[in-house]
Amino acid sequence: MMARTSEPLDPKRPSSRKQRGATTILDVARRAGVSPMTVSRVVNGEKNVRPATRAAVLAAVKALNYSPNPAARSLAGAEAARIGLIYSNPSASYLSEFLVGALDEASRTSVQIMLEKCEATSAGERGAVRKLVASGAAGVILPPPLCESHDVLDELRISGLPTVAVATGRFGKGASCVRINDYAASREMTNYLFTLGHRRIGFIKGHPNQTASIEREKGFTSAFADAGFKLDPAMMVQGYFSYRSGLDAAETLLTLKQVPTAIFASNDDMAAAAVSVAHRKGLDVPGDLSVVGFDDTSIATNIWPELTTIRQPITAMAEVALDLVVQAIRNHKRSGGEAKSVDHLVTYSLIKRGSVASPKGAPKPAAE
Amino acid sequence: MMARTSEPLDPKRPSSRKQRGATTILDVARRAGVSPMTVSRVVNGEKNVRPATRAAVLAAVKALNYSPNPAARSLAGAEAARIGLIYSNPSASYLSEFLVGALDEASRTSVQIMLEKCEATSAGERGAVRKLVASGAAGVILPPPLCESHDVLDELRISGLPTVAVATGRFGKGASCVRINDYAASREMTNYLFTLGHRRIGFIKGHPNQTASIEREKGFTSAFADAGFKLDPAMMVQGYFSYRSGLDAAETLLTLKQVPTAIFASNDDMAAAAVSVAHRKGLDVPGDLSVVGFDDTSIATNIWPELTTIRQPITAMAEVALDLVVQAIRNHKRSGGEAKSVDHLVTYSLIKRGSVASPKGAPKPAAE
DNA sequence: CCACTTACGGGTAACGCTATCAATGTGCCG
DNA sequence: CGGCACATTGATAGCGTTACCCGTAAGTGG
Repeated sequence: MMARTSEPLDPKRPSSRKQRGATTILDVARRAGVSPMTVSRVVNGEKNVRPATRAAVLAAVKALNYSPNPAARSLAGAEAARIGLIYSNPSASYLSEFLVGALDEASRTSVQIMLEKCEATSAGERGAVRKLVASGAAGVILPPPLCESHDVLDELRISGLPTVAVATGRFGKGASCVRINDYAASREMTNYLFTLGHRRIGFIKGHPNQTASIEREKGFTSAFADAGFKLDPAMMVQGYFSYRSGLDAAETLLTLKQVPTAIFASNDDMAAAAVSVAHRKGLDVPGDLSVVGFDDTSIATNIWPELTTIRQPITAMAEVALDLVVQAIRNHKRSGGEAKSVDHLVTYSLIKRGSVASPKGAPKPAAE
Repeated sequence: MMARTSEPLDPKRPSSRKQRGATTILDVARRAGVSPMTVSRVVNGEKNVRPATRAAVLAAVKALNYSPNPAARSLAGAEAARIGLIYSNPSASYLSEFLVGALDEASRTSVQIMLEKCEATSAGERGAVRKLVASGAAGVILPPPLCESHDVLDELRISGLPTVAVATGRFGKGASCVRINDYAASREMTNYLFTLGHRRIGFIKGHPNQTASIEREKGFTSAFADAGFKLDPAMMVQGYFSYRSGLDAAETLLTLKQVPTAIFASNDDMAAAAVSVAHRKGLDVPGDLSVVGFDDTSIATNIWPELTTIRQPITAMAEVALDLVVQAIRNHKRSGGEAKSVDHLVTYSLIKRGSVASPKGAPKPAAE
């Protein structure tokens, strides 16, 4: 082989890379006559720095108009800020709004979101969590219905990742959550139907193992109890949040000897199914039957008549959730200790649309 | 002074800093049997990499679920690409799938996505683009229906940003696009109805100023022409892609003296409306009337019977779109010259579900 | 005045990636 | 068949910051 000088040029010449004009921590350090480390300490508000030194550094910072490079900072280990988002049911409208919120907040706080879809099996759910952990997630947010999954929550607890569940009723369990007050919303809807004169109201329950279902049912029954109206047990039928289950439930309700004047479904899909069944039976909505839903998903406005329903501010909830995880991650890192989970309630709203009217032959609704 | 070993321990042991589980470019490189540099090249879509090598790297990336650390990337000098995503119509299911695709690809290539919702007015659309430009977007992707908007496209041309439109039929205009072949898909669907024995097929057109509408209509009529069947002009009615417009259109079709045996709606919402009208008129679907849609949005499976329809791989299309913008941005930067726009076709599929059957009294469908 | 803790500040090595350039391999021309 | 252009890949050196580990100076008790 011939002579080779694999000497990497003159090591003194630092002029290899491009020059970005930004002032660095090194510039500040030189000007203040200290080491970069000390500057870092001052900038980050750590304590063990003599006031005089601190002042000198601060002066230099100001003079040079220095501001730390966030990329370098996060690279150096300050905060990783990659958070995972697991979803299972591509429940279209919900997921979309949720993503919009999460993304928006993510770009604002410059955290990276990692999406992970998972099958609704135990193995699938646990696998998704592990995959996220392996990818370096520092926290996780869970939209429904995963936020109710034992497998997911359990696996997350094992991994010790800060977790925020959205729209679950189940609070505690080591995860924070962001939700509306399903119970109160359901009561309010029921009372609204009361004020219109409805007394025979059919209720289609949600999936029995989701907490929100239970809350919504409780709100409904307690409204009856508090108003002193009698609630016929035959008016409560089981549903599972799917359109299909809504068809069956509505069929049951509308073939009773004494049919209801209104149907309150635990979500919009089932409410839409109820409208469809009513139409097939020749009933006018809302003339012969009022129908209300819950969630204000897109189907609520994609059918006719449009559904009166409860709106959850999904986008805002996702933003809050993301915010909470980021905070949790920060605490987790500094203190290392157990993060205490929080329960964040956001406000819902009752959206009045065309699927509701006073029952036929009823007295004019009482003024509110 | 006493003995001091300021030797930094065993230099082989890299175990000093914290362990973030994240997989790094080094892991990928090792697994693929190449250098980190090559991985970087592949991930960033540079050209001078042999296809075999590229494939190996891609496989490793997938296997390890690798996603680049944006902090490190931007620190190393490549400024993080920020790309804008403007949407107007929160058409739930579509947007959701679209976002999933875009986000997924975004985390893979570690570009930042900036969401921007806009009103459907000229000012709103132009404002959204300007806002994105002001925020430092380096490129834009447009889901429908914005990809058809003159205002948006015009404003983008002015700003000179690389743009990729998804699911538009309008190609050229300085923007690249990703789409399916609406014309061919529509023909295929029509021919499918032919094979089942349908000859009297009602067609509900889409919004007249969207290119996809026109393509779909052309596919329908040309299938008739090629098969040599006569197409009754009364069978073609105007719709506007909304559920509401579908109700009116279906009403028109089903009150003709000679009703169709099948209805082909230009999208699922209108097809769902047709099913609803049929039910209200006491017609069985698919016994008395077959109904097919287009797009395979969530409503297709949220009604009963579920709709036979054309599925667009929305998620994949979003991924491709993002990829194209990123490449365009890179070219834009390197060459500075005009990026030539590309027309990327992806494959659709005909999804057969329960809303279709042979017409009553028709001969058994010909074997395919 | 000595042993011993504590406050302060510095040196060094990553963090994960890409720019740059050197070192191969490949093909074509004279 | 030398050699030169070009395609492909690897090695090295940072990007700006903080974590970790040690010195040194200053305070403390006996």
